[in-house]
Amino acid sequence: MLEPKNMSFYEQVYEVVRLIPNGRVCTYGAIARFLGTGKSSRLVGWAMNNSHQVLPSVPAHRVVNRMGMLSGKAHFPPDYPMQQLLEQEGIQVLNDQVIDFNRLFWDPMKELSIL
DNA sequence: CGATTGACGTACG
DNA sequence: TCGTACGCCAATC
Repeated sequence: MLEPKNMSFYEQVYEVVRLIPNGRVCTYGAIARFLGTGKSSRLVGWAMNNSHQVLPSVPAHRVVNRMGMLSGKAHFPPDYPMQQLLEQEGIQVLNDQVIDFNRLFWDPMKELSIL
């Protein structure tokens, strides 16, 4: 599990998503490109869909599309909507759109490539 | 087992 | 600048 060789694409997605700092957001494409396959951004969405049963909990609410829109908010539990989870972290959301998305954007390539 | 879809992104007209 | 087409991989029908 700790070996990337044994990790599936979406398992690696979970790891990256867990690394997203509190109050920050990331995109499907950025995660996909960080894992090497920039065109597999849809798989990131599929990974998030399955992340409901994955432990530890994956902060999927911090993952939005390239435009900063909460494209997957409909897939979140009604009790804790995606927007509410983001607002709890101090992220302002208006019309399913993250305010100052460019400033809050956490790029795994940029942040983790340095390591 | 083959066809379609999906929480996306890029390329092209 | 806006709208449409394609790719990517897994899951579902």
